[in-house]
Amino acid sequence: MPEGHTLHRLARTHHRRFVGTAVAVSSPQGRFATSAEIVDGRVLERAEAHGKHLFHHYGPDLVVHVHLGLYGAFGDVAVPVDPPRGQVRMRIVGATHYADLRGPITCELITDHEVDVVHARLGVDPLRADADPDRAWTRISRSRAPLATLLMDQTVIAGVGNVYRTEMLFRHGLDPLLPGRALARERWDVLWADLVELLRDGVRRGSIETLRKEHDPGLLADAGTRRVYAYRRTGLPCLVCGTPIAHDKHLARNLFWCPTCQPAA
DNA sequence: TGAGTATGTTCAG
DNA sequence: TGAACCTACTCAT
Repeated sequence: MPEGHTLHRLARTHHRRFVGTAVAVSSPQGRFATSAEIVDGRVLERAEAHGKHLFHHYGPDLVVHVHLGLYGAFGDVAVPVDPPRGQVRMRIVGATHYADLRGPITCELITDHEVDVVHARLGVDPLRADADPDRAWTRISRSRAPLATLLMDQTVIAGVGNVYRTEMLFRHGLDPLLPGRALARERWDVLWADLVELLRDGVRRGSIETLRKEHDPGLLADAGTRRVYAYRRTGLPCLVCGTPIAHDKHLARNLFWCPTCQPAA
């Protein structure tokens, strides 16, 4: 379930598992084989995430750049290693654990400059210490585009995907089609603070759970395993007001909202 | 066995 | 705007 929290959690895990020791890197599937040979046996110096991008720094101009796309995933298993199952693009083996990477949209060896280019293209990441919310506000407050578009625009805010977008808009009672420039500054400040908190919580849990405490108890019976308000709950009663959750396509992505809790202005 | 689905991104038309 | 792509899993036939 790769949104920003997933990548930051991976960076943290990989730091713990692999940083500071020599790792064995391979590509059982073959598509990353040439690059894997170059970093194989080197010491991983740093693991870092920006939005949905993950970087493994092995030294000057030796950075593995990973983007999971829609269904990429990393494993985290204790040694000894098993034979690879399925399509394993990259395998990293450390002293105690190994990680298999499957189905990424990107897995490539790049230079420090190319890393800079990726960083420069991305917007502020609420999970990074250097995040400056004013940069995102500048874009949003000047834009005619709807909030549904802006929140998922990786050049505005890096790391928010469809689940966080859906749930943020719900939690703040915002119409997904409200233009960015119609959002009051005070509401943005609250939204940003909540986003930081929600993403941090996602990193801790390893999953996205967005229900406020007061809505949690009834959830067990009602919302199934997914602890969210609107995402993929089309037609089910809103956990707050009972109105059926609405669904539409917005820029080729699924959009879910409660017409009562998130009324059009 | 095959269809359908997915939290993402890029490219062609 | 739609298709393509990377993969695994669920459900129907």
